[in-house]
Amino acid sequence: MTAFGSKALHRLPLYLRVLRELGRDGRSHASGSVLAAALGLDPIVVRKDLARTGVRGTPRVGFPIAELVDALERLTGAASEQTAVLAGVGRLGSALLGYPGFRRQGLRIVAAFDAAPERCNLILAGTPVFPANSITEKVMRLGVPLGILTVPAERAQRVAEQMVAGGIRAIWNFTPAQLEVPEEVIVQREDLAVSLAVLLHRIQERAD
Amino acid sequence: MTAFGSKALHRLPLYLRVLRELGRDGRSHASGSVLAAALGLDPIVVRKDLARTGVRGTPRVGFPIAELVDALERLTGAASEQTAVLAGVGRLGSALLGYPGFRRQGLRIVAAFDAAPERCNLILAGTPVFPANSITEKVMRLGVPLGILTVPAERAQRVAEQMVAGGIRAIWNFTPAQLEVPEEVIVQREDLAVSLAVLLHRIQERAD
DNA sequence: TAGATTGTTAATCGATTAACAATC
DNA sequence: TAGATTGTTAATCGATTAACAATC
Repeated sequence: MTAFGSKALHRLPLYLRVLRELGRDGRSHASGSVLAAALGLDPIVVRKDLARTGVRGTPRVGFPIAELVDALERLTGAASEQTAVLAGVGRLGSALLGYPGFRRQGLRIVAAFDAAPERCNLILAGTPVFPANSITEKVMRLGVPLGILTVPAERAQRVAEQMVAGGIRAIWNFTPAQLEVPEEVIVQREDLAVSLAVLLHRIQERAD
Repeated sequence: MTAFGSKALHRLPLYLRVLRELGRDGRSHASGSVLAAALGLDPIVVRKDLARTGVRGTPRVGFPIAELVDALERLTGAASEQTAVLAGVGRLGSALLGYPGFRRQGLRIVAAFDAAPERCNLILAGTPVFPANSITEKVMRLGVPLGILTVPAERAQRVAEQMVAGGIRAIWNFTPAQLEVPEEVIVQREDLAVSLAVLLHRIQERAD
């Protein structure tokens, strides 16, 4: 039950997805090599990751799927329901509101916000949209730990501050803005320009 | 001019953004520590990364911004125009079509595709939408190297195969599907469920 | 028993961090 | 000259890979 490194942590949700599938097929156990093959990973890596979940496998049989799924759901946060708010109901924001994967991951977006009056008081994908100036109050009253930021870059810092003022504990930042928040607030960037740069670099490299 | 590791590669676009800003402010040189402070990074890391671009700095002065920008644009692929097609014009797909950051990164989405007839023959954010069955032919004729995949998960594999048949060299996969493609095709996942899992894990960890 | 798979220990590799010399 | 910043070399750390023993 050691801490997982960043790379290992990224693999856990992948194991979870494959294991759930295998479980639905009625299988009770899965070996590390089966998982590795399904995900195109090195079997040794998989075994090491699985070992660190604390679940014990049995030789010749593999790991108990149900136990692994439990452990992985705990480790990836999918076990406990979590709530979030989303600020900025533009194209990306509404795409995220309608994304079914969040629910499966145990996330419920309980409120959205937008600066444009014509977007407020709507209900998008089941989530009510409120005016931007009510962020702090709503975050505080609902005790929401996570804020999703899909506003224009130039508004990002101000909206982040409103969330922080409401007591938010983590911000998922989809804007290119560099946020300045108190140290105890977790910020995770999801910067498509960065991902694209990495991808273009890989294409270039391959071309040589 | 050594190869960059995965983590270093993710930092390059961040340097590029800050350096462009400093350049717009009229400054000609920037020190590693200024960059580090702006991005909340360790100065040693920044200096090491910058050194590997091949650009030489001068003590007491810093690095020449223009040269660094050039080098970083080359390394991140922002220097050369690149084209792409996008399959699946749902919420996420149209959000990506309208994302201005891609242009800045040198990417032009020249065609989009969708299975729904009512979405075809539209022009979204300047990009024409064609029927899904024309993917292979269009990719081949336009010689497009990059395919962006924003279709439903259950269609992902088939659409990927259509792109591969057209000679695509890289696929940016926004679906949770595990794609099986020839080895020479680069696949980059952009899986929000994975990112969310990582974030929830970090929140849990911090709570202890 | 034989064979496959787990679990563990050691070796390798790469990245990060630290220390210090070089230089404008 | 003095001081700040780059550049380089060494030390540390962590993750990956390999080898092998344990076990069902």
